Amino acid sequence: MSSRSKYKTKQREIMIGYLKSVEGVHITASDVCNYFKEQGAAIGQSTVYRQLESLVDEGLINKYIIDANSPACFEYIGDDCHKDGEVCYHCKCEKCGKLIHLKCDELFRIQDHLYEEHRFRLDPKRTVFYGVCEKCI
Amino acid sequence: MSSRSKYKTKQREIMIGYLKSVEGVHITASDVCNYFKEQGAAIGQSTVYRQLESLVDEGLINKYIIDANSPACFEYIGDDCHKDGEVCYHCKCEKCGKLIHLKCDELFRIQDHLYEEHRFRLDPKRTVFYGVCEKCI
DNA sequence: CTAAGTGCAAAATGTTTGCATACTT
DNA sequence: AAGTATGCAAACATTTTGCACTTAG
Repeated sequence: MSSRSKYKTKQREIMIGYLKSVEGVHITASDVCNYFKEQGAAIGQSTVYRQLESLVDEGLINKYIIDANSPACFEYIGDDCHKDGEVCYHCKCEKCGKLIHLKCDELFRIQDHLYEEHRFRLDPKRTVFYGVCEKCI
Repeated sequence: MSSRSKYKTKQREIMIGYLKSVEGVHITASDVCNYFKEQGAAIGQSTVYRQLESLVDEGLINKYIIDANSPACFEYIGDDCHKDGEVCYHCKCEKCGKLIHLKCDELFRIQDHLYEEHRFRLDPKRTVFYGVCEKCI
């Protein structure tokens, strides 16, 4: 259910390069598969899914579940986000799709709260706040 | 894609009764099916899905999409209670997959905070906190 | 050499759909 | 009678898994 890559493989590098190159755009697993095909590079879809999961775990990309029956979307987060191990929270606008990065003490507090009161260790990398942004309200 | 029931059928009434009787609990489509089976009343799962969709449309129940491959959850809202999205929050364990439902003031506060400080209107229906639960830590 | 990643095909999952039948109004 | 809901089974789409093979360290 949770994994991180340890080896640097060709497939992984291509995927990261691709995701970076379309920063800000939402990519599905099959988009990635198609990209590989266009490149002439064959790749198993299981590899795509497994790498995407790792990348989410590593905090390099975010995963968005839009609807039960649409494929999940992935989006490159950027390196600045996790400089010196700093975490940041992400808010996703349901209307315009904008991704907002927040480094906010108040939000860090909920991490403590969830642990203190509910014994739940929050994973900020995986967690996305959905809602409506300033412009779209 | 969007529908409302026009007829009052036996199945519909049973479903509403059931959902009401477990107010506050999260129910999946298959929970509903099982309930019908226990009652000795057979029911097609398509009916369950169709009625659930209608009920969501009518605003009688809420639908929560937790994860791409977990079943959607439904919850009776009630005719009265509607303190602006004061629904409940969801924590999902990345290891065992357990879903935890929280109605917690501290968490409601982040909703205010996000709005006051960041002009972001959080949608608790869509937002899921990912992390590790008590047992799996 | 060992641990990890890959690719294929098959399975699993949750949900939707086509269609004949039955029920509501 | 007309319009709507039901139930079944089959179809769907996405994601996961088992296993033999390959590759990175």
